[in-house]
Amino acid sequence: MRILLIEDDQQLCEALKLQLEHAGYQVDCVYHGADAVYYALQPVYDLMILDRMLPGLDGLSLLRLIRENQIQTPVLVATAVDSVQERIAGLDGGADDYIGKPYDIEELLARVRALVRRPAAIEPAKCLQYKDLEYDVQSHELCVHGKRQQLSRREALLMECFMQNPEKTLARNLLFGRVWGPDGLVEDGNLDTYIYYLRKHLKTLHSEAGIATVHGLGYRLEKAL
Amino acid sequence: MRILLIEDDQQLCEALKLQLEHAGYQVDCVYHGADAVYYALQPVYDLMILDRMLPGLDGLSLLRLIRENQIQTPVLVATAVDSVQERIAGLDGGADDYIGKPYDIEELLARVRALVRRPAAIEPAKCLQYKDLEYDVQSHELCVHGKRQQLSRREALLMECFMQNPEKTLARNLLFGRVWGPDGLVEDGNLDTYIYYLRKHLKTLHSEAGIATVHGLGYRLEKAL
DNA sequence: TCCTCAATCAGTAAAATCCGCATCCCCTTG
DNA sequence: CAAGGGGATGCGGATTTTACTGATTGAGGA
Repeated sequence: MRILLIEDDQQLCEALKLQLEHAGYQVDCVYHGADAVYYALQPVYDLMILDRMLPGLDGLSLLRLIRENQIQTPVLVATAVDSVQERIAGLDGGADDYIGKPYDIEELLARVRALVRRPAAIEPAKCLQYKDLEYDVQSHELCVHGKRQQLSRREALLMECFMQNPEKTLARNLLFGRVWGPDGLVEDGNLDTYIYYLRKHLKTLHSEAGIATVHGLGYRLEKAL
Repeated sequence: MRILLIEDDQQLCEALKLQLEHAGYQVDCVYHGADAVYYALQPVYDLMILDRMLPGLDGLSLLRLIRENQIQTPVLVATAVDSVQERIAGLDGGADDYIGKPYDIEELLARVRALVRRPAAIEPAKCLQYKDLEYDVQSHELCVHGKRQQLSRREALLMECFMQNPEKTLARNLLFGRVWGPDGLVEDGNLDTYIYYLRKHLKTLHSEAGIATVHGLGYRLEKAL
């Protein structure tokens, strides 16, 4: 369990860190708004404890930023700014809990436990589909009727192009640019090789889908003959 | 959104119900411990608001009962019994939030919003499981068919990632971030070493589970060959 | 028919990973 | 405060996987 502690009072922060570490958590401390932004956007934490008053950046702005960047980590706002209005603003701003200073350390720990015991979903698997073919963008995995095939990096980049544009003719240049970058310095013929690899995989998996050649232009993902 | 309101003060309960309904929730009220048990065990609610003081049944006992019956609905305890000790007992008893009376109705609504906007909390997951493998997050202990293996700190952090996301491919840098922190200044290759350690442990324990390599991406916990 | 583009595939270069070892660091113990 | 031990780290050779090249064969279009 890894917790990010965002608190400008360095002394308090260290003390709190000790307490949390004693309770068995990994704790990272940051003291400034600028650092906070960087760390908070790392998708590695199970919980963030956020001070409302940060030099350089308002806590709520940071919270909003975090949520806008699809970081779903639970956030506990712990702060001296503690009117009912502020609590409401904090909770509606995306906080999962709000506790006013001064607080009892044991209560804080209890609230941390309550927040942390939910499942930590790391990321939803994005999956593209065409016919009987499924392709998981995250894990580079191709799947037909439960049979699976792991793709290498290049194969995966190429397959992603096709799955995002099924039944569309994709020019060789376009594909090449997407897989090897705009200034790829490898032989153009390499693309053929990877088309070949993908076709082999599709055949092995007995997929309905296949890659058709459009002579002089490029390729297209479509229903195989 | 359906909310169960458990509150012995009938007048307060009705008032609260009105407020919640005005905010767009479906609300069911119960006034007695006996009714509360029946309703709380229906797995149809998105949130329960629970008074600590119930005639016939203590709120915390009810909470325990709810959790023992695998009801994972978020619970907000709202009560006049409001010392730090009580809060801690409530939160550790399975509550997701705890607010003392008298409270501001707007704050209550804000806390309700915060609770319902995320997936339900679960029983404190003392033990994660996958196949024949059990992992105790607290004690860093791995267990297969009664055979035990104590993990070191780094091993434990790594194993926790896998057990929380079994059969998901986890990227190298994700794992690295969770084990060594976002700015870990150690050699990246260390991750290999710890994967190696975990594999050795899994083999020693003769577990069905194994860690597969996803070349160029990362690793995945899955059934061993 | 001739010419161009594509398909296939083997062989090699490069990269990522595995895995053991030596060292360092820190905590505990005597 | 020195010794011992476990864990953490860095290194590097062996191994596996992927990436790339180029030669050969096949298919289309003018």
